[in-house]
Amino acid sequence: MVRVTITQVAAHAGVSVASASRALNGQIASAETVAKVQHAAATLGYVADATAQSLKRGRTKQLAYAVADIGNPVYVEMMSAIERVVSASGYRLVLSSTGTSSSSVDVVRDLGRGYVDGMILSPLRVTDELLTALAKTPTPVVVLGRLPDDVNLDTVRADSLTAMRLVVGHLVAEDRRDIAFVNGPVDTTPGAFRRDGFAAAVLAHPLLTTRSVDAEDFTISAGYAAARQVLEGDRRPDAIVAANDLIGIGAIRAAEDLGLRVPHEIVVTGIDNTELAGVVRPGLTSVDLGAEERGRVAAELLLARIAEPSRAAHTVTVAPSLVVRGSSVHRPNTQGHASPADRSTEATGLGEERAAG
Amino acid sequence: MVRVTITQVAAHAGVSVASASRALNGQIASAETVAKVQHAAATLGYVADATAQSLKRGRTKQLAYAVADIGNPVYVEMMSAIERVVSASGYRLVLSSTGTSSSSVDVVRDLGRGYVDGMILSPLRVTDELLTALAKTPTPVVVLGRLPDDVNLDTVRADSLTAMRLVVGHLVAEDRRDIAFVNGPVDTTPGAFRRDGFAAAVLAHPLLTTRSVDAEDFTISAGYAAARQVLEGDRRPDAIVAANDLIGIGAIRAAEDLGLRVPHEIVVTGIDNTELAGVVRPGLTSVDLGAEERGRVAAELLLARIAEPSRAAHTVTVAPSLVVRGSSVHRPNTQGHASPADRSTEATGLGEERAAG
DNA sequence: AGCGGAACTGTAAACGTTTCCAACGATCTC
DNA sequence: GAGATCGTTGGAAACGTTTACAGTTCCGCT
Repeated sequence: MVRVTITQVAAHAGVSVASASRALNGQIASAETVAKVQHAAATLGYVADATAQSLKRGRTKQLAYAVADIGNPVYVEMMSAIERVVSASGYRLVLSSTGTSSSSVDVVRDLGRGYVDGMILSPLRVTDELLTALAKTPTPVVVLGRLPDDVNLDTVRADSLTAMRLVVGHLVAEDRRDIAFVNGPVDTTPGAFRRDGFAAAVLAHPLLTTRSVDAEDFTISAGYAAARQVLEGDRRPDAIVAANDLIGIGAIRAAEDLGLRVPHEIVVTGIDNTELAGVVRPGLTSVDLGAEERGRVAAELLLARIAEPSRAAHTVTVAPSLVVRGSSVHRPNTQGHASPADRSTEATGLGEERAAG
Repeated sequence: MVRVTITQVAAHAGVSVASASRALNGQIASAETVAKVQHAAATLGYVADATAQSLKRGRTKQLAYAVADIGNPVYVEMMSAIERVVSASGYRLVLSSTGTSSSSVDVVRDLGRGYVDGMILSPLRVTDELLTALAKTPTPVVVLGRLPDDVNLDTVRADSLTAMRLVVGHLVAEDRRDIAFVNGPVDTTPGAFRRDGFAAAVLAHPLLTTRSVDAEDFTISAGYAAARQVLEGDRRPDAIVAANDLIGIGAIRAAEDLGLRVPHEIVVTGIDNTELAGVVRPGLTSVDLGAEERGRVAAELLLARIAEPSRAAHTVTVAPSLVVRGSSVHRPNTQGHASPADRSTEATGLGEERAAG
């Protein structure tokens, strides 16, 4: 079972390799040739070598998805959406973890090696170095996340400001007046924009008291530590807004461990609306930033750019939506809208309500 | 910023392409040549084309991970472990979802195209067709999961029997006598082996009453439906053993919705010890099948086989361990061992105790 | 009958790299 | 000083494919 080449197929069919190639690729060829070649290919078990095709054709039919932290379910969700689009278009997806050894700059540099036709990059930090590397590479790149305004690249981003407005508005409607924002590291892109979004959202509500604390990173344990610190302080807030679901879950745990009932004594919200938010008890109210849609759109943008490299750069912003669950609703039957229980999902029996962004 | 080839580097350095190639690859070359070539490469910004190298060298430095359902966190965990090993060895990882369009047979056939040097396959169903395809392919494949005994392939598997013994033993120690097993589809590999494992484990405890029901698939919603059916039956069990964590979580939800307190009226256990198990309340007692280790070992086996294709096939079985959480422990302070709370993890404040397999 | 063109085919040149092989000068050995 | 040896080099052939180009055949048309 060694490699069978097109030369052998051609010989077996009694035609030239050129004709064999044309016959196999649906190029112009007589019906007789096609038949002979296809028969030869079938009997010999011929499959075209992908590497040789890539070299000759100048494209690999591979796309890369580069992400720092595949441990976060939200990136898995994106990856899943990307994979669907990509493989439906006949591309393969290669996974480039930027977390392990190489930084995302290295990953972009690696693009020069030409093993992929394009890349979807989800950088945790956007440095100048990364931007110059991105400007230099001839390979199409779509960035997931916010970029400086003067950068001319295809981008898909979430709307942190609206997300925060949804959360803060919801908490105010729930009669919360003292909100603690537990952010992730503020030197990351999501950290920075969620901070700004929160600050802006709060401005609309002059009576609010707020404060911020940054967790070490976007994980449950870091969220637990940061939230605990907030909750043990002298003036306890009546709401915690977490910068993502993992931190939010950490916050719920912290509250529990301090004997505080959620949502009675303190309400908690998350961001990302990961599967975890629906699985935790009480369910974590969360803003869905449209991870699935962002992944899908990013993949579509990339494919479109590959098809037409000179097209103008697009920036797509995906609208967030608020998913209300038990962690933020103290008085379930006194709200303006229907009780969450009315729309319980059949699967989990979990009450949740979605508000458009 | 067009592609700069080794020919240009050679010209710029005033040497032949052969010498340039040797200088760049650390082959035998004079110090002077190396200096000239490296300088030329640096000034021109040369990066070797991966495709051409692959074609010439006969290996792509890419490995594939093929999995049906990337939605299940346990496969993500494996993928993460695989990615670490693979990228540390200078390989790229390409993700082949067998769920979307192609079956795992197609994926194996695709190997013939030679775009990867090897593959880690995690098939949900092992058919004869798949086995013959595996036997035919010259590309190294490591299978995650159980195979028939006469198949001579590198394999990494979990120990379902021991896993089930751990669970059943634990439940018996908790004075449970009527156990319902909520399995996934029994025509899948995990489904079949967990069924057999459960049956065998139960034999050791003659006084047990047991029954089985198969969920539609290994998801929360399917688990919810199947568990609900069991719990609404005329004779209610005092324990539910779920075939994985997702089904287990579904079972907890079902119990909740029926007003049954977990673990007081019914205890529930899962399998896989995914992150979800630790995040849910009450924490889901689960058997850790060593997903991380299985992924890592599979990657190592694959690399070893690539390095030495003629080596004997290895089968590695990873030992499971029981992680006890709140969902199965009704009387936390009357157990033989320490109270779970004694070993609470700092992050979640969640009590859990691990027993070796 | 001659001619233009359509339809098809084969030869050979690419794609960018690695590597075999022969050739070279310099050094060493007897 | 002749030959062997060593270290280094460049030409050219690969790897397996696609494709430009030129050639062939055949057909219909005038």
